[in-house]
Order: sequence, then structure tokens, then C-alpha cells
Amino acid sequence: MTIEEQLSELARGAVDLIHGEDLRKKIERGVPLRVKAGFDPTAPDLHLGHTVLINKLRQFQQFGHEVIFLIGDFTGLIGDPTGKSATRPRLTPEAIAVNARTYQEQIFKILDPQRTRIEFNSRWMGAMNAAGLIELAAKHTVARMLERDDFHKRYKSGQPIAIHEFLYPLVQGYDSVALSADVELGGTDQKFNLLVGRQLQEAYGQEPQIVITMPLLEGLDGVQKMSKSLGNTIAIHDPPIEMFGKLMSVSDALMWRYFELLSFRPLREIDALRAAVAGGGNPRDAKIELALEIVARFHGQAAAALAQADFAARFQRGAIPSDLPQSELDVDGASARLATVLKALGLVASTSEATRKIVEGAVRVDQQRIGDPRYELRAGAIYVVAVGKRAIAKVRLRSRD
RNA sequence: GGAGGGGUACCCAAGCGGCCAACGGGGGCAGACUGUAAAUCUGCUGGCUUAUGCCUUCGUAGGUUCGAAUCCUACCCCCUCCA
Repeated sequence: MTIEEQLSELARGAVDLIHGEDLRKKIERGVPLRVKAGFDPTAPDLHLGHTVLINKLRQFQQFGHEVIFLIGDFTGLIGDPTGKSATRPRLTPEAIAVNARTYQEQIFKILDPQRTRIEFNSRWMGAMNAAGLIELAAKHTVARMLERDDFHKRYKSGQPIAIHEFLYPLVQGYDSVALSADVELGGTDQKFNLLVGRQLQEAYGQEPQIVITMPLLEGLDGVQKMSKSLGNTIAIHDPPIEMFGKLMSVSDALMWRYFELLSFRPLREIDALRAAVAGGGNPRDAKIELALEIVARFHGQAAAALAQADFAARFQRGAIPSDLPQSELDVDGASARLATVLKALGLVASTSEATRKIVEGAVRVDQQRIGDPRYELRAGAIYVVAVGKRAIAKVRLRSRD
């Protein structure tokens, strides 16, 4: 791949690349670059939104560079003031260690462990004394801090800004100094902090790092950013069939976004798919390609193929899923009310909801739609019960007597 | 410290003594249509041993009343203006 092609892949999906020309110069030197990205030690449960950044790191690795996966265990003590003001809980060293291990398990499905260095910023920040901190603080000005949008707004509107909040960008920027980073990646919300890194590096006599910001990936709804609290995520841990299904349910517009930010396919292949769809191809087929690739990344080729087969059987032919585990349920007497069983299986939140869903015609037992809220299931029998298309379970009712 | 406004279900937001489990919108779930897409239409969107029954919910705790989200008292929290 030519340098030109490399640069175009590295810029793919990025919101900011500061500065592209400098990145070219650094690459042209032929020395592997140190590429840094910082991660919060509190959220080790990664979803595809997080992987946008990690995928970008992977590209750098593939082009021969070194990735530094920085866990901000020290900055975690400060609490990132970016965005919301909710203070983060303090983590114990044990908890951080556990989270770090979980991170590694997850990121190494994407990154090459051989070319990944894991660092904790407490290594240098923990050793810094007050004099060092003052020296660091002396390298930056209040006016520049106030340029940051959220600080600016809070200052103007008279909202409090605690002094230590100014330290967060400084410490994060100092990480780049401590690591002599050539490139730092972050979300768009991190842009200010990343730029502080450049300024500090210059102040400490280093060449400033290249800054690349990546967008926040939209979640399944296609509008809001993917986040656990919004419940619109595809988690790395999602089982293959679920992951495949979620990807297939994404809107056509969002699919292309996912291709750009999540697929490892080169841009020209994606353009070819796009052209095929524009020429009358079924967007569903492109979506299947995407789903296969992503599921295979986290669960392997075989699981992805199974998920696809299951999907086809289930939604294109209306079959029940192939991996349906059978559960057991104890029943008093000779039968059990359907609504109660649905609740016990966790297919609905309450028996009241179960009753509603039955009346609405959303409930099926052994593929038969049941509309009677008083419907009873026999003890001793095995049933496949479903609420809607997604919530399905197989259960054996065991008589308690 | 002073003056005023407000806290209602996942979110926004009506209600201001009984017709209120609480209008409407958003979001969500389900059904129809599909490609588990989008758009559209329809239903639902406190809980319970399914009961024209009971229980819980309108910031918190009390009180008035046959009866309160609605009136009174105290307390907590939020916002705006003045100092």
C-alpha cells in the first residue's frame, strides 16, 4: 500500500486530522510511530461504539506502528469534566486491575497483542510531586483553558469550575509528553484535551503529536450516540445470533455509517457495495456482509455462519431459533397460566404486561397465536413460547408434586 | 439574606376536591406492511393469586375531608430575579 493510500485509510471516518501533512512527514521517516489512546478505567464493557477508536488503532498497527493503550487510572481520580458534571466513583486498585484485564480480553479481538503496549498513567503521575505538578500547570494558561467550550459556557454563565478540573486536560496532555506520543486518538469530545497534549509537548521540547478524533458512533436507533445507558448498543459480548440480528435491524442509512467506521474492508470495496445497492441491489444483502464480518470478528467465522443461517431460518422462513436452550419451570398442580409462565421466563416484565401482550396478539405457543389471557399450559409438557419476534424461550413445565 | 416560580408515570407536559392509574406529545413494545430497513397505519405503554376486585404511584412527612395529584402545615430539592 502506498503512503497515499495509507493516509487515506487513516483519515477514513475521522472528524479531525491535525495535521495531515505532519502525519505524512512522520510516516515518511520510516520509523514506527507511537500511537496513543486513553481509556477510562471504569467502563470495561465495550460495545461497537468504543471499537471505532480501537479499529483506528488497528489500522496504525497494520501499517507497522506501535499502539499504546493507556488506561487512565490516575486521571480517573480526577474525573473527566468533559460533558456532564457527574463525578465518577473512585476505583480501588483491585477494581482497576480487574477492569484492565477485561479490557485486554476485549481489545485483543481487534488489536495485535504483539504490537500493543498497555500503560497506566499512574506510573508517572503517581510519582509526580507537587513541584512537578506546578511546573506542569505553569505551561498552560487560564485563558486557553477557558477556550474549551464547556468551561467557557460554565464560566460565562457563572457555573462553578473547580480548579482540579483544569488539571484533567493537563494530566492527559502530560501523558503524551511522558510517552513521547507521535499520534493521539480520541473521540470528538476529547478534541480539546488532545490539543492540550500538543501544546504541552511543545512546551516540554517535543514535536507535537498528530491529533485524530473519531466520531461518536450512532446507536441502533440511528440518532443518539451508542451508549449503554440509552440501551442502543451492540456489545462485544453479545452472543452471535443476537449480534447478527441487531446488525440486520439497523437502518439502511446507518448501515453505511457502520461500514465506514466498523468494517475492515477497504474503502473501494465498500464503494462497490454502495454502487451495487444504488443499481438496484437489495440493501439487505450488503447488510448481511456487514453482519457476517462483525460477528466473525468477535465470535469467529463458524459462529457467524451459524448466526446467518439461524437468521435466515427464523425471519425469512419463520422457524424457531436453532440455539434455543430449554429451561425448566416448576408448576403447582396440573397446569400453569400462560401469563405467569411468560413472566417467570423473563419474556415480559410482569404478568400484567403478559396479559396485555396476549390480548394484543403478540404471543405464540408452539407457533400458534394465543389470544386468550386465561390460556393454560399443561404440566409435564414442553413448549416453545414467544412474545413478538425476538423474545422466545423453550420450557419444560415440571409438576411439583 | 430578600422576592417570585416550580417538583406529576422512562422523558416532556396537562390536570388544580370526586368522571384520575391520571389528557397530549416523545420514546418504547406489539400488530399489519416489509428486507427484523425506512415511511405509514393500528393497539398497548403501574402491579397482583383475572378480579365488573384489590394494592401502589403525582418531591417527603403529617393534617382537613365521606373522598385529595388537586386544600392546609412542616420539611427537602430545583429554577429565576434582587442583594
